[in-house]
Amino acid sequence: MTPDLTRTHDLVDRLYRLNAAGDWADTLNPTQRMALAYLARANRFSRCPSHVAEYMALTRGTASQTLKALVRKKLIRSQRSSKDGRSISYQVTEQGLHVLGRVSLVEQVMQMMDMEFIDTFNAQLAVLLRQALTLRQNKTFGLCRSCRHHKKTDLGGHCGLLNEPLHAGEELQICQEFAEEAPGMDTVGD
Amino acid sequence: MTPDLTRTHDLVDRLYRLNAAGDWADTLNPTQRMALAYLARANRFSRCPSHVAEYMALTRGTASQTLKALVRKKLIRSQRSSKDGRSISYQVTEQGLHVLGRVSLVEQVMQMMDMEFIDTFNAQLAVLLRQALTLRQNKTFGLCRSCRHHKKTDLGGHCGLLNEPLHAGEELQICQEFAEEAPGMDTVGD
DNA sequence: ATAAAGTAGTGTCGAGTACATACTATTGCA
DNA sequence: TGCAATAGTATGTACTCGACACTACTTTAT
Repeated sequence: MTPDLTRTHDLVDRLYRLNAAGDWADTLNPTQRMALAYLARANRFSRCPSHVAEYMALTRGTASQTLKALVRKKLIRSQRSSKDGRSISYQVTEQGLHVLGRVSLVEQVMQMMDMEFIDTFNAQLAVLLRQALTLRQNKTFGLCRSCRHHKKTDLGGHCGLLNEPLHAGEELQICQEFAEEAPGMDTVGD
Repeated sequence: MTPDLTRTHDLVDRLYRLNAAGDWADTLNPTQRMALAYLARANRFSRCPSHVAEYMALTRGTASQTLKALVRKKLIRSQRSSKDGRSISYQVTEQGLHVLGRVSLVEQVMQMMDMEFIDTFNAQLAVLLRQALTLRQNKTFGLCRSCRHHKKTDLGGHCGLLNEPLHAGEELQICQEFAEEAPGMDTVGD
């Protein structure tokens, strides 16, 4: 393996771990914090344990346990689906939103960078993540707005796949069903 | 928090986790694999539990346990220091080197990129990591060769800090005592 | 020199967590 | 109706954390 590629791997690992080491505040762990953050940004079709598992590359069992831990801590609430008797959806509570207010180390560091750096770096990360997701045959997730099934209407929009109207603001949330507008775009949902 | 900065955090998390999810092969876990990889690249002054803990942003207890697990799996060997009765150093075994041969997901993805992308991306990651390490007041680690204390001699080199001669090849290993040549450089050890 | 105080390196322990696996319940389709 | 696929969960093993304990070295004060 070329040293440069190993170096990328090493740098990503170190940056993640350094960032995650600061996550143990507030009686949360890095996994729980990320799951909470995901739920806060996901639309109502994308807040089930299996979606969290897919997004975070966890097993469904771990996702299930993680969400139960968040419920115990009163940071999210569960709600059974009326349409599918197997399905459970979660929503973030006020307390949960409050915990998410904390500024992470990565965010602190990015604040020091100029706009151009941020843009190009995010774009590069997105390219790599997209390739990795494709290799592993994972779903990409992405914003409703830039999805193939999104149709703009007078009131917020409409999802052509689920055939559901969208409420105001929902087009800016993450959807688990996200599909690219045109094949071959190099973004990850945004 | 600006969405762009949160997005960076999210992308780093997802890339790490996707990569780490593939690490559970070979009866190793992501932490153990990274510790093993570190030991394989660290010089003989930098292979103690506390150094692993610092490099990986783990607690010392976890580093201790992780190394013991690697010893049980016969991927590393321990050796007490003759100079310091408290200190223990580890070295990677043949089996350990063999396990490290596996190509990670990140490495696979980076292989698809051109040289320029790899260089600039690594450089950007290094800038961010360096800032993060500074903020957390962690050591930066880095290659002996580009260290302030490194002195080139006829045979391999010499470390001015530890006042020890260096064997051939050691100047390309990671040192826990690494200090930048001139303050303000934007690399992380190389 | 010797003792006392402080620091550093490592290890141990209990609680909570991540994995793999196996299981139940529900759904959708032939 | 029957049967495979899907959603979620329980369990056992191994692991990570924080807190604490222990030993070895270093510094400072007798």
